[in-house]
Amino acid sequence: MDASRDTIPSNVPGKVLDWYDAHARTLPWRAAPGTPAPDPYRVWLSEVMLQQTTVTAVKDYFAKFTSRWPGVCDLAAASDEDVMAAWAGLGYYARARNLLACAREVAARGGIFPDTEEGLRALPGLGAYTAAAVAAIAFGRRAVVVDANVERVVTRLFALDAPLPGSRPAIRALTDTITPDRRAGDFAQALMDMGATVCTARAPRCLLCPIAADCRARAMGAPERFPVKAPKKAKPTRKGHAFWIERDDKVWLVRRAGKGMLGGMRALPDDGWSAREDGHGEAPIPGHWESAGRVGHVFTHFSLELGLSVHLGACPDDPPGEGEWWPLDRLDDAGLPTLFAKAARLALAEPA
DNA sequence: GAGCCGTGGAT
DNA sequence: TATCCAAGGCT
Repeated sequence: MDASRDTIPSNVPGKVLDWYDAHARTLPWRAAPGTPAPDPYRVWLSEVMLQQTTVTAVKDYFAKFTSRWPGVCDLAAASDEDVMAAWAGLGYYARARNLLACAREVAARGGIFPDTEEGLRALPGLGAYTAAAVAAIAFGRRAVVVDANVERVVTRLFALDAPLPGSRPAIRALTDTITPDRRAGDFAQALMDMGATVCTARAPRCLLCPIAADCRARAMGAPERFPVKAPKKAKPTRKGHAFWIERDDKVWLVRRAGKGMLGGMRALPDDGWSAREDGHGEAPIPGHWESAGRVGHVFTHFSLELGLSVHLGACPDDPPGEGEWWPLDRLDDAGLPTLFAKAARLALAEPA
């Protein structure tokens, strides 16, 4: 048997791992190639934060969380309010709710994460991707890790032209064929680094790619054509109002319902706008209202034009419903999601 | 399967 | 400026 036959012409996993050993990015939650795996808590926390979120955006939040809650039991003991406020601005707030639920489940197990993909997959907030990533990166398991970077690298490598999202099972099967038995965690991180820095969505840097010679999309001369995606729907525009009620250097804040848009987050009272309908425009209390202008914000599946109305001074009774008077000099600690942080800046006449 | 769920950076 | 896009999960 000619042993070299297996390494010629491809040996894709070997080339990818060699590239990783030389070019891996240094990241706060990552062990250097060849060094012991980092704390599963840190791997899990980073993976949840990184869901649909860029490395740049995550770094400060990761530092803040690990400094304030060094271990999973510390996080599990935190209040919902503190965790949601700490997550404010990072987006996809269901992740924060699931993060805390997961931490409490793990704490109830003695602070030990399950060390198998299947066990991890059963925890809140861990889907197919995150369970595979944590199993591979933190526990050295062989797992097939597929995120958007891997989808791009693999569809190009094999010139798979079936459109996403229907092609996901095929992409997973192809990724399985190139995933090594050893160092599956490094391999996954290597493909993600390659996707982020070399095999980019637009203008890929094929000259820097360790598997360019194996890439069928490059051979076709059109790597940027992959992955093929189904056309997306147009975003509707919604209109609504938010209300700034100020008294004695405090502002009236409410907490949004636990599920749905910005669920569980502090907010300004609004007029009932939602992802599906415009607001009715009526203020929560009678009185003199003045317009502070409007802010725009683009969410995943709609755009919002939010008019902001301000009510100052006399307000003998609390507005109806649950809420709290929040000191203006501590507004930064309220944990307002970005839309309402913009509105607050407008109300306080601070330039955005 | 398809809709819902944030945000900011890159082009 | 408009569009695309990102280390997805849940229902």
